[in-house]
Amino acid sequence: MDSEELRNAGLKVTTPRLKILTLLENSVERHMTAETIYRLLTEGGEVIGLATVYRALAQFEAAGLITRHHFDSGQTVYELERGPHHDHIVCIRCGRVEEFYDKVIEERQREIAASLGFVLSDHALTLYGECNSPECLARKG
Amino acid sequence: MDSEELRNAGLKVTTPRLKILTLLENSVERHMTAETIYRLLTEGGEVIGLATVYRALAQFEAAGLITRHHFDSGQTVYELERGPHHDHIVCIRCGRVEEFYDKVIEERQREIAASLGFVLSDHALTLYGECNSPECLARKG
DNA sequence: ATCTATATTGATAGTCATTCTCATTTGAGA
DNA sequence: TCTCAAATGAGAATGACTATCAATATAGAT
Repeated sequence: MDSEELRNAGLKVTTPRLKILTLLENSVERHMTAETIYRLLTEGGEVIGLATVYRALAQFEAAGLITRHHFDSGQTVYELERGPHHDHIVCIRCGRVEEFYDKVIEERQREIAASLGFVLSDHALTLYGECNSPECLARKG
Repeated sequence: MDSEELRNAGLKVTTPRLKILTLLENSVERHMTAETIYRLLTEGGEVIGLATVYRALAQFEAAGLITRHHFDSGQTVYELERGPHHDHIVCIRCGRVEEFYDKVIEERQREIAASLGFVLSDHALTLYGECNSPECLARKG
């Protein structure tokens, strides 16, 4: 149950938070902007404020329930934290996002940070390219 | 001469563009925001518009003279393109930016993209951590 | 189940970075 | 030097996000 997740995260269980969390869990699209979440909810007949969406997402992130990414093409996107860490590859033509995990890269990052005297706390790796999927090719011939 | 660079890039040689390019080449800090560039120039007695700075930076980037980065902590930073490709590690406490290049990571990225059916065109890798330099420690003890 | 203190919400105004508009100026070739 | 498209600067406009604040809802005590 979603209420459990919120409680475990130390957050009060409220209607808007449940709506957002449920949406994130049931959406096919795993990477959404705050605006998209707001739009999907209101279009679905729910009443919620945009400010509430931003606030909830910030709290979810602080609680480790979701992760935020800054892809080059614009807004911040949020993603439900499930499963192990991974990075992203984004299609610059159709916007499709795929995930990947690479042990070698993860390891090298730690080594590089250490060799430069840094204590690594996080990293952001995003690849950009063209996926050339059927939908992608259709989009811009 | 900077005029050469602009001409070679296919850009008309204008006073504001020269000011910006010269500043980028002579600054110790290699990573600057548009706002910083604008401030440094006007504080130096130059007359230039903020919109012009943004426009020039966009053109420089399109011409390959500079590179833009979106670090997690806020604004877009621009960096003069000189020397070979590299990625960044940013101190989350004092903001210091170091550069690094890792052949292994570069290679793995190409392989990963290919294995997912993407034609890789670019990537953004930024590590975040604490550098614990003397200035860094002084900042927040 | 009810009450209370406090956290949360929604509407809206505000902020900040960036882009657009447009009248004026400037650079490069004729 | 002249001409004219391209570039500039000032300020308005946009878009994403945050702060404010009165009204409301939640968690725990009663």
